[in-house]
Amino acid sequence: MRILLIEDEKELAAALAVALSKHGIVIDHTTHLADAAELVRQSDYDAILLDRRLPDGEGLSFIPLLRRVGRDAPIIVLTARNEPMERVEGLDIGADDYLGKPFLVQELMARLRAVLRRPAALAELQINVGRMVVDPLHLSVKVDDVPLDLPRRELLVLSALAKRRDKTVLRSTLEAAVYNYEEEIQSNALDAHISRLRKRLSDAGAGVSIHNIRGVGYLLKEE
Amino acid sequence: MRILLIEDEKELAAALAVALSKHGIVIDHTTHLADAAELVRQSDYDAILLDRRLPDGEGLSFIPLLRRVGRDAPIIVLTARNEPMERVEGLDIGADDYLGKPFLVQELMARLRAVLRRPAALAELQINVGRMVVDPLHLSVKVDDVPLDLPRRELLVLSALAKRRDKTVLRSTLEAAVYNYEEEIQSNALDAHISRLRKRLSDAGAGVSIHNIRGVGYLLKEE
DNA sequence: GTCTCCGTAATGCTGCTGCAATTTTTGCGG
DNA sequence: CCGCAAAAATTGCAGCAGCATTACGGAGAC
Repeated sequence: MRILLIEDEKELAAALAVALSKHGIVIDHTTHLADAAELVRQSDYDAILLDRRLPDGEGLSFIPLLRRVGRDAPIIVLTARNEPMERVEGLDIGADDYLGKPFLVQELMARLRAVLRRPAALAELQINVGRMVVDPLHLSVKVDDVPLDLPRRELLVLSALAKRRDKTVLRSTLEAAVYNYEEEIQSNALDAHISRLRKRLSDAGAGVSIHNIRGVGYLLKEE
Repeated sequence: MRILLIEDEKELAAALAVALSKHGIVIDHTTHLADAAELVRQSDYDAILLDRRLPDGEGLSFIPLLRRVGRDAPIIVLTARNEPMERVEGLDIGADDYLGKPFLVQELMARLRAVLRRPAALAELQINVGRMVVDPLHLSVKVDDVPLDLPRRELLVLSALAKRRDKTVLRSTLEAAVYNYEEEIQSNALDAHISRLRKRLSDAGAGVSIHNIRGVGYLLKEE
C-alpha cells in the first residue's frame, strides 16, 4: 500500500508517517504541490492525503490536475478548514472523503480502508487464444485457468505474438520485443525460443500453434 | 437514481425525500431493518442511507447482511452516534461514509456524489488461498481461522501477492509495495523476505506456495 | 537485558539462454 | 517430379544470471 501525503506541517506529517507505517503503509511525503505533481507522474499511488493550505497554493486545486492526468487514486482531504460548506466544496471538486483536523489516526485508517475497498477500475487487457489466456500487463499466462510459468524471454515472445493474434509479427518486431539495443544477438536465439515455447505450449495443451511465415515472421493462432 | 433510506425519524425522512427529489433522486423509505432486507431483495439501489438506532435493531448490522447477498451499493450511515470511535466502527463494518446528525442536505448530497463516483465493484475484503485468509486492508492473515502474525515486511509482501493470486507480480511491484524512495535497498532483501515468508507459511500449513518466475517476479498459488 | 525484525553478504544451485551443429522443411527452378 | 539452396527447427552444451538459503550483527521494541 503506497500513499502520497501532501502536508506542510512537518510534525503532523512525521507522526502520520510513523503511525501509518505501522499499518504497513508506505508513505511518500511532500510539502508542496509542485513536488506532488512530479511524484504523481513517477509512481502510481493507492491513495492521496491532501492538506488544503499549502505553501504554494490551495490543495484542492491539485485534484482536477490529478484527474486530468488520468490518475484515479482516491483522495482524502485533511484540513483544519472543516466548515460544512468547505467540506461540500472539497467533495464536489472530486475528493473522495474529507476529514477535519484534528482527527484520530484510527479514523483516518478506517476512512482509508473504506475508500480503498472500491478499487480503481483498471482496464484489464487479457487476450484469449485457444485454451490460453495471456495477460501482457501482468506477464501471466494461464491454460484452462491454471497458471503456466514460462521463462522470461519466452514470455516476451508469446505476449508479443498474442497481442497480434492471427496476424503476422515480423521477425524484427519479435527481436525488438525481447532484446534491447545493448544486447544484440548473433545467432538464432529467437528461433530457439520459438522452438522451446512451442514445446512448452503443446505440453501444456494450450490449444494454440505458432506458425512460421517464411522470410517474414511468425503468427499465433488457435489450432 | 434510486436510493433506499432506512430511517425511523419520520420528519427527517420526509424532508430528505423532498430535498433529494429535487435532484432527481427517487427514494424508497422504510423504518425497519426487516422491511429493508425485503426491499433490497426486490430492487437494486444505487445507494443506501442508513440510520443506526432503529426500532428493530442496530442499523450497522444491516451492512454485512447486504454484502453477503452480493449487493455492493454504497452505504452512507446517518446517525446521531457521531463519536470518532463510532465512526471507525461504522466504516470498518463496511460503510462507505459516515455522516453525523445534524447535517446539511448539501453535504449529504456532496458525499453521495463522492460515493457514487467511485467504481461500483467492491474489492474482495478478504482473499482466500489454500487454508489461508488474507485481509490486505487490515493486514491480517489467518490459517484455518487462527491468526498468524507475520513481521511487517513479510506481511506486505504476502498481501501484495495475495491481491493478485495466481498472477505474476513483478519484482518491482513488490519492491514498491514494501519500500519508499528514502529507503532504497541494495541487496537481496526482498529475496530474504520471500524465503522467510515461505518458511513461515509452510510451518503454519497455509496450503499455499510462492513460485518464482525467473527474471520476472513471483506468484502465489494454492499448492 | 532479551527478543524479534531486517538488511547484508556469502554460498551453492538451478535452469535459462546464447550458441552452434545437425536435421528438417520449404519454395523454386529445372 | 526431382534436386538444391535457403530458411527454419531442434537439440546438446557450457556459462552464468538469478534465486534460495542461512548466518551474522545492528537496531528497535518491550
